[in-house]
Amino acid sequence: MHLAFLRDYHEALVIALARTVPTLERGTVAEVTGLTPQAVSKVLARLVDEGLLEPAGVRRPPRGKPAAVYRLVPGSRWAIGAHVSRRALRLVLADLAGTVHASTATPLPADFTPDQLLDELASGVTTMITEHRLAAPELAGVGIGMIGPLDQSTGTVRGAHRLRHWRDVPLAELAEARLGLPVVVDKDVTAGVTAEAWRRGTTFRDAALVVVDAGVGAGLWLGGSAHRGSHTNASEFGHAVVQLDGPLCACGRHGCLEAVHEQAPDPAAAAAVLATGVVNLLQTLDLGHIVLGGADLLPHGDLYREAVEHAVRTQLPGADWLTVEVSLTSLGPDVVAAGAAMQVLDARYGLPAPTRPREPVAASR
Amino acid sequence: MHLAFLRDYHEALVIALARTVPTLERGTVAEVTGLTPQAVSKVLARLVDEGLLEPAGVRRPPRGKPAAVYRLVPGSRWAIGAHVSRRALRLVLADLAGTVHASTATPLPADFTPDQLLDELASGVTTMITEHRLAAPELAGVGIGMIGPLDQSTGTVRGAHRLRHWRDVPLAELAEARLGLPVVVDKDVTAGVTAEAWRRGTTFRDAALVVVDAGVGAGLWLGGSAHRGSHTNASEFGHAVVQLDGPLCACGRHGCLEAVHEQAPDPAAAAAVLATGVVNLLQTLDLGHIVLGGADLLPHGDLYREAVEHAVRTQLPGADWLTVEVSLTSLGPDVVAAGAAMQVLDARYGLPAPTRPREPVAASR
DNA sequence: CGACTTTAGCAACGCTGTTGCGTTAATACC
DNA sequence: GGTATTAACGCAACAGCGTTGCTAAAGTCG
Repeated sequence: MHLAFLRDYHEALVIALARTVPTLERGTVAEVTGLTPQAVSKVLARLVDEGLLEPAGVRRPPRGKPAAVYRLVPGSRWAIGAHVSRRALRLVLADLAGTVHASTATPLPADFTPDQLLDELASGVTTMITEHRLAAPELAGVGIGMIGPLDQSTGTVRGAHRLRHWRDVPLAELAEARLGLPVVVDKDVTAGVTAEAWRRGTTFRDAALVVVDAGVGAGLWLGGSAHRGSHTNASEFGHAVVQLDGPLCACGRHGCLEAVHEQAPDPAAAAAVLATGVVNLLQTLDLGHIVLGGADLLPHGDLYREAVEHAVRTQLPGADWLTVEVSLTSLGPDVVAAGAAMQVLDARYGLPAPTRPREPVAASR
Repeated sequence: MHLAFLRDYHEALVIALARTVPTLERGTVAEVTGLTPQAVSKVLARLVDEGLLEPAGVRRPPRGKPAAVYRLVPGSRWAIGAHVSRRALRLVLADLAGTVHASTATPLPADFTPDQLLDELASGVTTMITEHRLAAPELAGVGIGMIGPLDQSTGTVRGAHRLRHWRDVPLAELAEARLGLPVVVDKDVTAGVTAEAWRRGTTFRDAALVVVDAGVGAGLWLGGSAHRGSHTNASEFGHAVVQLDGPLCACGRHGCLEAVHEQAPDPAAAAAVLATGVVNLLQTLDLGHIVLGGADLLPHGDLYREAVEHAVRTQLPGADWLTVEVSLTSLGPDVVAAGAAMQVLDARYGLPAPTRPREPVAASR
């Protein structure tokens, strides 16, 4: 970890702040980051130089010299996000502020192959690039939110559920070669929760995006970053058992949340089941935010939201201090694709993680 | 975040490494940390100066100049850990390597008050200090693993379960005043998982310590640090519902893991219930390690371990790559107290977290 | 117009890790 | 036994980060 880490870290800190507040100035940034105003001046100058920030006039205090005001230039950087579901490919164009500027959806062939996906992806991305006149430096890359299981660190799909042609496919590598752009791959729901986090800022520290879309999953955002687990296999929340002697699930267990939810007689009952699952999640993880989404949930969005809110009020014991904010995703069907795009931006302009020690080397003798 | 952050971070990195390998030398540290050998020399010199490391001879390579070898001085720093349960106070003395050097247990009065606990704590700590001749600089402080709910950041107990005299007690503050030492307070199971993490090193990235002790809880270690949630209320894993129409639990819900576990006809059935709960946790969080502990589990330790291992093999779908290591805690009944001690050491000698932005200030106008 | 307040910015500085290069202590070769 | 080779060490100069000290600028207030 060099000195450059400090520089990048502080730049990322300012960018993160600029995403969540309309305008910035030296004094407030210094207060929030703990840096001295002088250091903030240098950081702001560097960011203006890179085109990420721009001056936005001055604020005139009751007395004293006017303060220089800055704001983010959302259009200075872009990323394209893709959501690969079993039925369709959805593409969005997102800017540095996390705003979605374009969104397309194209159907995919049943049981599509990697090549079929790459063809569709390449044509969609090319169209988007030409339509919006994106050039290399502003376009940070392409993110893909994909059906798991997969290995996020290498971008390899281990074997997407119910897709036969996807055993150990190095998707990130293939897409990079095809598109000539940096590509990151992640599980759909994990990408989705990144979109929520990127847009909401630092108050969104521990949260889940609960998705119902031909299955139930929960993308997790814990301690201020995406939680993927030891094998990028976290978020299989739908396969937690809520009824020990319940109906057989496709996964082989009995009474998985997903199976019980699916067999509920009506949407209200289904919502109640899901709500209980959400309270389980809260008991285990103590989240501050629950965001709901997914193609099979949003049509009954308010019903689900109210069921979860009700369960949180009645099933979570005691505690006025145990506040949980329940909401529907503001990005609708674009969450996953938008989140994939924001993961690209996050990798480049988000808070860098300090180097952690690698596998300890065996003791020398 | 100053330059001092880098210094502390790299020192902590080396200490963390020194905990997990018997000996260190410049070259290997450089490789693991990514620093240049020259920088490592400076770090090692500082640590030797502080007494945390000591030279341990030389390694003679096949050819060339012998390499200087260093090792941790475990006895250079100490911390005392306390485990407050409903029945007893357990104290341990732990060194920098995470080794427990002394352990005592004293019963606590039924429904004890804060004052009663502080009396017992003060006398126990004083005894331990005099018996082991600990002085201020080596003794880093006292950690307390406590029944929740509580607020870890301020060390305030919000209202310990089934203890009537514990509403909004600033335990850390009171204990600091009483003992004249730094005090950190955390939930029992979260402290416990810290002990496991501190002893196992960096391969222990995503894990849970599942505890059965008059209730079921799971201390979580996610992404290399303790997961406490938005209100220090994570780990209430025992109150996740596994049987929607199950027996009424003390918490008011039906079919909580804890209630179903408790009503199991025999230990084997109880272990099977817990095992299913553990698989739920794995599905949701994708952990690499499950550690089992607690006064009501360890008497049937192997039974529980085998039940969990069996459930992991049979209920977790597919996947040779989805490896989970299941084990019993090597610290036995001392886990929580030892973990509390290690949280003190971790606060002082563990990896510091970079400053995160505070609550964004409202936009200036 | 001068005192005061608030913000901005130049310049020197301290401390971090890095780079360059010479030194040291061992083995291998002739 | 002398010389080359190897591997590790360490001094000294350096680059770049944020900090400190101080001066300047641009307003309001009396």
